[in-house]
Amino acid sequence: MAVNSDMMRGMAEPIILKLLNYKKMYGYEIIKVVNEKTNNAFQWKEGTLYPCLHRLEADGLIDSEWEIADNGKPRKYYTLTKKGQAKMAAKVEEWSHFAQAVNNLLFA
Amino acid sequence: MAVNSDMMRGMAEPIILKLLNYKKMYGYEIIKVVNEKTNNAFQWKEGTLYPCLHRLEADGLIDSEWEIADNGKPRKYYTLTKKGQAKMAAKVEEWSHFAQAVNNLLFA
DNA sequence: AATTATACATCGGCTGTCGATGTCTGTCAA
DNA sequence: TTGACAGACATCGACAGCCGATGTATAATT
Repeated sequence: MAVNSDMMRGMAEPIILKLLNYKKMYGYEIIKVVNEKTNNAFQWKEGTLYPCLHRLEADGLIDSEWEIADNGKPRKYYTLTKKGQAKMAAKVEEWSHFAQAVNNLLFA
Repeated sequence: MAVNSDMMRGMAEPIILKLLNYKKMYGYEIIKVVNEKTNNAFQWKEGTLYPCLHRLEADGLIDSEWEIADNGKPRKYYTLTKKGQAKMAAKVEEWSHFAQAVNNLLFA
């Protein structure tokens, strides 16, 4: 049931921003949550996620801070910035328009 | 209201196949129809469409034939093959799964 | 002692889209 | 009649995000 990766293009950003809007999360956790919530329709890998997180941070859309978890592992937690919130809203809106357009074409 | 081109990735194929499922069309016509039907949320250009049509034909998903239109201009009309019909159905199904997954994440 | 899971990271290759550019023909206004 | 525009085809290089492979380190499990 894995979805063609071409369709994924550009979706990592809005999805990450949306998840971080609820609570702070660390990278490895985001991967697990996304794959789980989509029933593995999405199969995110580190090579996809980490570069994206770094881009978002460089753009000032998210902030990061290191924490030591109960299991002793260091985790880099990400939080949404004000700028990131605005971007998230815009991206979700953009998805709505996009999906609407595609549905019009595919189910006319 | 143009949608970010990243999201477009991989959507040209299913959309073209779907349109050709209704009737044969020529390239320039497809561009106009798609842009019109999406209210310019999609803004397809020749550089996007023609290579895609050539890929689809090379893969045996569509056939082509030249015709001279009333206005004297030669047009290359495309039709869906049997193989293309199956691919179209699969792609539409894939879009449904994909959109479902994204909606689960963005509107949870 | 070896394997697995957690958790971070980078990098090259792939591939679809975009913008620019090109060609040819018919139409229509100046 | 000349020029501009629209219709209609096409190609090509640049760009950028995703994937797979690879790497490091530690804790827990077998």
